[in-house]
Amino acid sequence: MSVLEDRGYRSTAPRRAIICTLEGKQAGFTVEEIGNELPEVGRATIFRTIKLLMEAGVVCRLNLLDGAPKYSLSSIEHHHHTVCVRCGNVGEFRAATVERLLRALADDIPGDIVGHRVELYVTCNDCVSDESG
Amino acid sequence: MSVLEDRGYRSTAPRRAIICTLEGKQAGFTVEEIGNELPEVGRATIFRTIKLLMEAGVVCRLNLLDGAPKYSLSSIEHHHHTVCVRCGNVGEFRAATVERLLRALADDIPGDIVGHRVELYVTCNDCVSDESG
DNA sequence: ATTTTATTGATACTGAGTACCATGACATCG
DNA sequence: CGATGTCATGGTACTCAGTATCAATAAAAT
Repeated sequence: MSVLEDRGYRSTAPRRAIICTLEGKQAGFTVEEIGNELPEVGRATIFRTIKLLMEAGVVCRLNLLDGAPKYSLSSIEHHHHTVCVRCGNVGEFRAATVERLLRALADDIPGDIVGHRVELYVTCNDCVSDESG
Repeated sequence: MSVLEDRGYRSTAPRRAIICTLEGKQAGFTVEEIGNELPEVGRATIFRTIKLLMEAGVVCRLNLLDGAPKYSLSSIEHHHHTVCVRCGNVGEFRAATVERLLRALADDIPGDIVGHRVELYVTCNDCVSDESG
């Protein structure tokens, strides 16, 4: 909640409401969802605030295979996502192995690696059970 | 060019034109680009054909950090992308290490991994020279 | 050649996100 | 505490990617 002050942004009612709503959310929420829960806040403001939070590194967008953009809180500092291809549920994971791998890869890639994104498409445990049950 | 027959789609003039144009393209083209080169083909048809080719595994979409969706020919069977954060140029690479890593990761991830996507954000050699030159 | 069926393209639409701009809220300085 | 400059709001109109619709048309099958 201190993101605003930390970055010199004004602490306004709409922004506080959005951040508060976000804090109670699972990874993989949509902007529409936030809008529904905060009808008193304008659509533009929600987008603006999400963008602001992305720049602050608090929220990240994930691009799914088939459109429908979702967002996730970056509670874990640097992380990657799993997306269930059946139910669309989004999870987070962190693996030092990934980072090590990328360092190893650097030699084979022309240019300087400045960032990366790893997304895993999975069938989550719930959906696996549904299938076999 | 045999994608169409292979999958039971009709071989039509617009589709052939699109595929032909695609074949002369670097990774990272946009739909708009194709449209400009083929003004006689309707916008909807270009999107439809690109979609069809994605389903056939011939084309893949890449989601850049900041919007502007691009596409790339899957000349290499399974591969990943590098995107230059300066000039936007897109490259492809393939690394067995990535695949091995993911197999190793499978134990730590709940559910079944059915696919993955790895994107590297780089400063490409051209842009590195510009910077230091 | 004729009929069936897939495809086209024009247009209208959706959904995510942004630009614009007058109104209103925040912080600051007195 | 009140005036003031600046930043934020939200409504609306817009852009941009992609899709739905549908009458007209081209490909394939007969």
